[in-house]
Parts: sequence; structure tokens; C-alpha cells
Amino acid sequence: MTINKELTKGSTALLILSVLSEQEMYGYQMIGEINRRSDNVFKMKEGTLYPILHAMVNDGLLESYDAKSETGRDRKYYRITAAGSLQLKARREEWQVFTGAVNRVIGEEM
Amino acid sequence: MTINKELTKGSTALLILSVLSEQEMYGYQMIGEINRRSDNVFKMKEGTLYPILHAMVNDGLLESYDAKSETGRDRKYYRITAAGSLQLKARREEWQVFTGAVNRVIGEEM
DNA sequence: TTGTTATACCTCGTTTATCTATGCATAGTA
DNA sequence: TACTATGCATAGATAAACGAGGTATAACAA
Repeated sequence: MTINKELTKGSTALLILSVLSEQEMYGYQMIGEINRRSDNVFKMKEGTLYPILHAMVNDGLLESYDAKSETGRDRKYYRITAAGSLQLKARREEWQVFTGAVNRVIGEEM
Repeated sequence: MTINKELTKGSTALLILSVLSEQEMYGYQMIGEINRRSDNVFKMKEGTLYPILHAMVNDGLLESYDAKSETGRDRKYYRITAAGSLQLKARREEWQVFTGAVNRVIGEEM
């Protein structure tokens, strides 16, 4: 099923912070991880991810460092900061509040 | 809690179709109903609702008719059409798929 | 009666997250 | 040698919702 892309707005940061809280990753890897875990409900593109990563570094939520892969290819890895972990906690709560509110309005009490 | 408004994008049509599937309503009433049911997590404004209602009528999802209240005040009531009910069904499914996907990525299996 | 608040509808311009499209470069493979 | 996958990046387009403003009537208090 292809879902309305507007629905995904506002949730992307939550997804990124979530996967990075488990493991440090490089951008291209995050895309694969998020798409795979969602069973391809999400089809995140580079044009979406990279600008968000840069903004998050700028906001102090993430740190990046360069590393070479086994093959010698350059990769830019990201790790979550303490501030990022706080953001994640807040965004998780926000997600619960939001979905709870929608479910109450549409009559799907959880 | 005030939630990030970007999160609500894409879900507004679902909310409107849902409340109208239960009962015919006028615009101002829908706002009160949606805000109240969500415990004010949503604070929908007229500037958001009215253009969407007009678009939905235009798309054949809703029909409107004028009626006077007990006090003699004019109101524009809306009712959902057969096409609107189909849309609602599709959007409910989309909502389930979307929230399921987010929950899998962030590690909150339902 | 005059002012204020709640009800009820409407529109226009702004905001902003994400997407599309495009670019560059390297590694692996057919 | 050409194509595909990997890996990073940016610029412009899109579109949903909001903010701010408008009009008009009803109810109520001063």
C-alpha cells in the first residue's frame, strides 16, 4: 500500500532519532533501515534525509564523523547526542499523544 | 501537551470524514467536536477547516445544505456521500498502515 | 443603548516539511 | 567498457495547514 506522503510529515525526525538511538549509522544505511523496517511503507529518499541530518547536527541533536568502509569508501556516520536523546523522548511522547488523539476522534479506542 | 503541527498533516481529512460519518454537522460544530474529542490535542481553526470542506464538496465527498438554527441563525450543514464513505474506509486503512509502520521503525510493536 | 463576547462563515498570503530532479564520485559487475 | 549500486549533496517545486484578517448576527451585561 502506498500511503499519502503528507501523513509522514512531522514523523521523520522521530524515525531518524529512533534508529540512531540503537546504533550509529551513515545516511544511506538509515534509508535502507527505515524503509526495510517499515516493510517499504516508507520510501525515504536521499533528498529528504540528508538535509534533515545536517539540520540535526546544526541543532546539536546529532554528531557526525567520517569513516572508511572495508572497501575503502568514505562514509559519514552519525551518532545521537544527549540532547538528541532528550528530543527522542519528547518526540516519542508526542507521537503517543498524537495517535491517541486521532484514534479518539475516529473512534478507534486503543 | 501541544504537539508539532506538522504531525497533523494528512490526517485532517480522516478526522472530518470520521465525525461526519456519525452525524451531519455544520463547520463550527465540527471544530468543537474534533477539538473536544481529542482533549484539545487538536486546536483546529476555521482557516483550516472551511477550505477543506469546500474542496471535499468539490470532490464529491461531501454535500452541503443550509439550515436555520433554533435561534434563526444560518448554518451550513455537511453530510458525507457514498464516495466520501469509500474515502473514509481507505483513509482509515491508510492510517493503520502508517501508524503500524512508524511503530515498527521506532520499536513499539503494538 | 452601547459595548463585548460567542457564534458562524469566509479568504488570502505565509510557512515549512518533504519530494523531485539533478549532480558528482567511486565500487562492483556483466 | 558500460551499467548498476553505493554514497553524499543541493536547489526548486509542491501542498497542507496556519495566521491574520474580514463580515455578520445573537446574547448579554453595563
